[in-house]
Amino acid sequence: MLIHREEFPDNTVTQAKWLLGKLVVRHTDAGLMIGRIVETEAYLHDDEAAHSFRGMTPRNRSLFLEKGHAYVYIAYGVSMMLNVSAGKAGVGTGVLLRALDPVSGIELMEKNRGIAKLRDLTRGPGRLAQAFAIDLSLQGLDLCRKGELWLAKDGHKVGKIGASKRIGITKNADPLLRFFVKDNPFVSGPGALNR
DNA sequence: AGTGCGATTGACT
DNA sequence: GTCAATCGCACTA
Repeated sequence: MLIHREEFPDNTVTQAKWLLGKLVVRHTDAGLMIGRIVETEAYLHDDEAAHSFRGMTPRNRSLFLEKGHAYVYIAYGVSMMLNVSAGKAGVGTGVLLRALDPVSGIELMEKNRGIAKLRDLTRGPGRLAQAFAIDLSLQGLDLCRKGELWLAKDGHKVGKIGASKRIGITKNADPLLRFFVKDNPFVSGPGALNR
């Protein structure tokens, strides 16, 4: 069921952990896809690694929206990244979704990715965005309303949560701001299996 | 107007 | 394990 905005934690780190186990629902003309979040990273408002660190720009403005909106950007000119904004309106902070456990619509994800290997469909931020047909047209979308893309919860129990340094960044790389569900095969990078 | 740099991925040794 | 492709965007002048 749909998640209301008041249910989102106010703190970005808390939200990054809280999003684990929640569902991403994507509705397109081609069909419905659902995935369970198993890996996230927190980007704080005073965080040198965050796109918002040097203030609002045309690219990062969605990060400054109230918690529960989509911030989409292109990494390395090729991969789409999906973030969930956090905190109050005007504060540039959010959570990057790094991996999903496919729940429904797997055939459509395979079509979008151009491959059929289940574990590679949504393991990694660029891959999950491609599988779910995430693009800049979803920029700033309210994820607390049913539409093309929204967030949902169910009765699922989340397993043990691990933490690590964030992946692929050089600035402010030390804090443990990456969170993942332990022993889930769809987690990218360190911690995917017993470690 | 020009430059440098990534919150990655996929191909290859 | 290593490494290059690739391009939008922020920054400098």
